[in-house]
Amino acid sequence: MNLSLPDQNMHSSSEGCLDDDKPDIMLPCFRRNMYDEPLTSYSNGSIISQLLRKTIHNKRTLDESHFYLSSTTAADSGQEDQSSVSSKDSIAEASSPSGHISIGASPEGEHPMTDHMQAKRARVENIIRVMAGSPNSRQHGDSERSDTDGKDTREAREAYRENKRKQRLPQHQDHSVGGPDEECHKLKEQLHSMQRLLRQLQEKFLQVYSQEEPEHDSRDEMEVAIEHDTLGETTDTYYVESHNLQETLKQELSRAVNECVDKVFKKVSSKGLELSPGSRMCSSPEMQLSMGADRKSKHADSTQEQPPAGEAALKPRSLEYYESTEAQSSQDQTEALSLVVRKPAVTPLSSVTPSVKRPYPVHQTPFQFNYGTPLHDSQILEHLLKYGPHSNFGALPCMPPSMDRTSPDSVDLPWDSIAMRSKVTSSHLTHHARASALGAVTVDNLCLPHVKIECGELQSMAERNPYFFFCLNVNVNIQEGLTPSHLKKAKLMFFYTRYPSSNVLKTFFPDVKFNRCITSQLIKWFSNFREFYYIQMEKFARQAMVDGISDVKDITVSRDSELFRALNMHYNKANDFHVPDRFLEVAEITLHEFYNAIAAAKDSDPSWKKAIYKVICKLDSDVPEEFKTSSYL
DNA sequence: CTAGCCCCTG
DNA sequence: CAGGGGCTAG
Repeated sequence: MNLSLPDQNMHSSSEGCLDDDKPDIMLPCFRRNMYDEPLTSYSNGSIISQLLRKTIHNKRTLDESHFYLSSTTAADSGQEDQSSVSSKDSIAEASSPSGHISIGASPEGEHPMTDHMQAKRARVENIIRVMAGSPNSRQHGDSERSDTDGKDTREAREAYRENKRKQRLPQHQDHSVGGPDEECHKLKEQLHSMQRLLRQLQEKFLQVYSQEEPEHDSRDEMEVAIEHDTLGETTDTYYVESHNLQETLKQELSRAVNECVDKVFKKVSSKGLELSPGSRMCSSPEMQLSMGADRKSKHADSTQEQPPAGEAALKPRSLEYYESTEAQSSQDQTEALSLVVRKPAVTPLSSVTPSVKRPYPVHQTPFQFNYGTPLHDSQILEHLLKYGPHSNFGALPCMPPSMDRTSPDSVDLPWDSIAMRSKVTSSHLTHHARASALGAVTVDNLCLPHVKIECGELQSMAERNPYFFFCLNVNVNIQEGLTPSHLKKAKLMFFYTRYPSSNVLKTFFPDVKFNRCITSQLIKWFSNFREFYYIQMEKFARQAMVDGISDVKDITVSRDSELFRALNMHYNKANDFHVPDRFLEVAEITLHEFYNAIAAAKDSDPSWKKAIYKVICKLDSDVPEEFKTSSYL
C-alpha cells in the first residue's frame, strides 16, 4: 500500500490552532486535553454529569477497535455495518487531529438517543444538578479543531490560554503564602464532600435504572448497547459484572478518594505547602499513579544504558523545576513501594511491526492516536462498567492494538493493583526503555497547560481520582533509547529535512527521553544520512559526466531515476512512504550542484563540497505535523 | 568549552 | 550505522 502523506503545508490545523508560543514539547494529547477536557470546566455536578453522559453514549458507540472513530461513524457502524473494520485506513484518516473523536461532545452534537434514554439521562442529570447545585458548564470542551477553524477561533483560544496563564501565577503565590493548614483543611473537607456526593450519585443512579426497568433489572441500556457491539463476548458476563458495578464503584471510588486525600494531606503538611498542592501534584513526578503491570519485578532490560536517575525525562519548559524536584523525590523515597512501576515486558516496537504494518501515517494511525490519547473518565468508567473492576485494562479500546495482539498478558492490570502513589522515582518510570506499553509520563508536561493550580482545583483533580492520575500515566510511553522505529522515522524525516536542529528533533520525537547522548545520536543519524545522500549525489553527478551529459538541465531526478531508487531504498526501504515531491526537487538541485562543481573542476579543492552543503542546508522544509505524534508503529 | 558538522574507518 | 578525530562557530 502506498498512501501518500499530504504535502507539508497541508498539515492539519491542530498545530496552527494550538501552537503554543513556546516551541517546547507539548504532546498533542495534552493539547487536546487542554481544550476538550479542561479540568477547570468541571464543576462538582458537571463532571459527573459529563461522565454519565459520556459513558452512556460511549456504550452505544464505542467499538473496541474503533474508539477513535468519530462518534458519527461509530454510531452508524454500530447499528448497521459491523464489518467496518476493513475500512480502518480511511477511518484513521478521518480521525485526524482535526477530526478528533468527540467522545465528550456536547449533547447537542451527539447522535440522537431514543426518547427513553434521553428521559433517563435527563433524570439522572437532574438529580445530579440538584445534588450539586451547579449547572453543567462546559465552555471549552467542544473546541474541536478543524482546518476551517478561523483565525478568530484561534485567537480566542490563545486569549483563553493566555488568560489561564495569567490567572495561574498569582494564584500560586496566593496559595503559597496563605495558611497551609487552613488550606489543607479546606481541601480535605472538599474532598470528603465530593466523596459523599459520589456515593449519593451512585445510589441515585442505581435507583433510577432499577425503577425504569423493573423487569429487566440491571439490563440497562449499557448492556443493550453492548449487545450491539461486536466484541463477541457473552452479555452474561456484563450482566454479572454490572451487578458488581454499583458496589465496586462505591468502594473503589471511596477508597481512592480517601487515599488521595490522605496522601495529599500528608504530603502537603510535610512540605509545608511551599508550593500549592496542585502544583506539587502536577509538577513533580511524585504524584503519579502507578500500575503494577506484571509480576516480574526484575528489570527486563538491564542492559539498557541508564543515565543517572537525575536525568530529566523530557525537556519541557519546566525542566529546571522538574530536575530539581526529581532529585528531591528520589531522596524523599522513604516509603516502601508496594507497587513498583513496572512497565510490562512487551515486545519491542520494532518486532511488532509486521503485525501492525500499515502505510506510513497519513494522519495518525490508530496506534499513534492511541498513544496520544489520554484515557478519559468516561472510558475508564465505561471499561469498569463493561468488564467489571477486575478486568484487564489491556482490553481498553484506546490501548495500542499491538498490545492487545502481541502481548496478551502484558497489561495485566487487576483493579486492585491500581493505586494512588505519591512517590515514584524517575528511574522506575523510565527503566524499560523499550517497553511500548503503559509508560509513565512526566506529569508536569501534562499539567502545565490545563491545570489551574489552586486548592479548589485540587478538589477537582481529586474528584477525578484515581482516573485522573490513571489517565496521566497511560498517556505516553517515554522512550529512553532510540529504537529501530525511531531510526525509520528519522529516515523518513530526512525526506523533508537534511539538517534538522536538535530542537526539531526533540519536537518530533516526543516519545524519546532526550539527553545529550540521545540527541547526539539522532544528530549523528542525520549526519550519516547526509553522508550517504551526498555520496550518491557525487556518484551520479560523475556518472552524468561520464555519460557525456553536457547540460545540467538534462539531468533530472524523477521517481524512476536510478538515483531516486537508491535513495528511496536507503531511507524508505519498505517503500511504504510516499516521498514528497519536494525531495525530488532538492535531490535534483543537489545533483546539479555537484555536476556543476565537478564540471568546473572545483573538486580539486579539498573543501569543494562545503559550498554545496551550504546550498542544500537551506532547502530544508518543515516536517509534517504528523511526524510529531507518530512513533511509527 | 560545547555543539555540530565532516571525514574516515570498521 | 557507530566511533573517533579534526575543525569551526558561538
